[in-house]
Formats: sequence, C-alpha cells, structure tokens
Amino acid sequence: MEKTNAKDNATLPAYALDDKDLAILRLLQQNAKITVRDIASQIHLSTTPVHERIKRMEDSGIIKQYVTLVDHAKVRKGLMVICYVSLKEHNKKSGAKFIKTINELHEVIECYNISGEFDFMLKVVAENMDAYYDFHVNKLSQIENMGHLQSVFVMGIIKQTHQLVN
Amino acid sequence: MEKTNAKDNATLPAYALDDKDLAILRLLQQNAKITVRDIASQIHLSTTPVHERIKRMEDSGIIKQYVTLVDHAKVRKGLMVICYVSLKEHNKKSGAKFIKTINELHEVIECYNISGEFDFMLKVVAENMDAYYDFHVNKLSQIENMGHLQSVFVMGIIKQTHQLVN
DNA sequence: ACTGAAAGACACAGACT
DNA sequence: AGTCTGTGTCTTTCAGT
Repeated sequence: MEKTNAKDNATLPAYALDDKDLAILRLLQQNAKITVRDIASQIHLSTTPVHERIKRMEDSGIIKQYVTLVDHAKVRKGLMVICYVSLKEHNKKSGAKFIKTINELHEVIECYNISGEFDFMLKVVAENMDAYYDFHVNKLSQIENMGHLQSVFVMGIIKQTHQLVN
Repeated sequence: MEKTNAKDNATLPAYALDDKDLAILRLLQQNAKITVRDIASQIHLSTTPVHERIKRMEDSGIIKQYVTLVDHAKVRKGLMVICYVSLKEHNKKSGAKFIKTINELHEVIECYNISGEFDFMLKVVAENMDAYYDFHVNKLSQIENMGHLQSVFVMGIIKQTHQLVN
C-alpha cells in the first residue's frame, strides 16, 4: 500500500502538494467538519479522490489534528499573559526538567524557545488576575533553576487564525 | 480581560457548564471529529443529550470553531517569528488602519494588543529567513504610522495546545 | 486518477419515560 | 433531562473507465 515508511517525517514536506490538495487544506483549516461531498463539489471532483487525498495528508502528517476551539472568556479563561523566562543554568539536564514541568502546567498553552535575552516565551491563560498571580508566585516562580521572569499582559486580541495555507 | 461591546455577548459565560459539558469539551478539543456516539459511550449517556449539549454550546458561542491543524514545516512555513510593534501615533484612526492592514497580511497568524513598551505583538510564519526578511522590509515596515519594530525568533516549539478546558 | 454506485456508519429528529 | 427508534445523509469501499 504505502511507498515510504512515515516514521521519520518530522521535517521535510512528505510530497509536493498540488493545487487540489491546497484547496482541500484551505477548506479544512476553516472548518474541520466540512463534508467530503461539500469539498468535492467546491473543487469539482467526486468524493473518492477527495477522500483519498485527505487520507494521504493525514497519514503523511501534513494534517496534524482536528481540534475544537473554545471561547476563552466563556470558559473562564479570559486573561491571557505572555510570560518571559530565563533559566539560571543552561545545561541539557535543567532544560529538560523545565520543559517537563511546563508540559504539566495546564495554564501554559504555548511555550517556545526563543532568541534574545530570555530563553523561553510562554502563553498563559487564567480566569483572572488573582488566578494568574497565584500561578506566577506559586507555580512558575517555584520551578527549580528559574532565573528572570517577566509578564506582558494581553489587552486585546486583534487577530487569531490557524490558516497556515492560503 | 477583553472589553465588552454593548451589542454582543462576548464576555460572560452564557450559562454554567456542568461536568458533562466539560467532559464533552475535553474530548472535542482533542479531536473535533470524534463521533457523538463515541462521546456518549465515554461519558455514559445516549447520543441525544450529547447532541443537544453540543448544539447548545455551539449556539451560545462556547464552541467557536472546528479547525484543522496543519504541520508548519510540511507546508513550507517552518520559520516562526514573534514581532513587536509600536506605532508613532496612538489615536483611534491610525490604530484602526493598522488593524485592518494586519488582518490582510496572511503571514501574520496572531496579533495582540499588549501592555509594556510596545503596542502590539505579532506571531508571523514564513517559509524561511529570506521570505521573512522580505515580509519585514517590504510589508511590515511600510505600514503607515509604523514606529519601532523588533523581531524575536522562535528556535523551538516546546508546547502548543488548544486545550483551554482541562 | 478519476467516476458512479452501493454498503454501512452516522447525525439528527420524533415519540416516549 | 434522559432512553430508544427510525430516517435521511454521510463516509468509505469497490467495480469500472
């Protein structure tokens, strides 16, 4: 069935996406629940090739996940904070420990290794300022090897999209 | 915390979510394509109440959107940059103009109004450094009223989730 | 690679407890 | 609010072009 083993598919494009693949991705990015029939009619194809193309993009990891987005404020996570972290020591072991801890903190929804004066950038969500203060003082600050910490508060969301393919 | 407009109900929870609603949200956040039957069996309910609860959460805006996530590198958007922007003037009109322009730039996938020395934080994706340089010089810098600009490069993704409800 | 048809799984609505 | 049952629509497979 499959030509290549999809084990080591972490970096490079698995194959060249043609215009029809990109059209499918454009539609799926906006609405994960669009029907195969609907896609098929919009790109002037029958369901079978559309279904096969989606399957191929799922198997090759181009399509990573279908997720449901929830309204921040309505689930009581109205406060968003960008948090900068630098560690005291920069050896492999302490870095790995930090990463493990971050992955266990559900308030942290994103974490990036960044260039510049800080080591990491975190996106944190909390119900309100009290909850964030508690998180900052009792969880973040308590991480071993923690160096400097700086919080930048998000006052408004101007744009938020997951549309990588345009 | 987000500002409220008088005409929309964007801020407050529409109603109290019970444990079953939260259980449904937890499953949907991880997989938008999970079947109602599957959810029903996992939370020990039949399909009808699950279906009704999902519908209610969609209608009230708690569930915002079902999206498909695509692998950055595999669609040739391997470079992620955090970009800080300050405007020269801070009147309402120039702010609105900036927001309009940002929404038209498909390289910008997120934009927040932030506290601190800069006005906005942008998350930008590009194929490579050449593409980002072109975006920076020919698009971002050319925006009228543009003040200071600072780029922070993402060297590694430690954590990325959309799981707001835990 | 694609079309068209056909089987099985599913969402969704109705009658009822 | 919930279960059970039925109907129409969908995904998914298969034979054929």
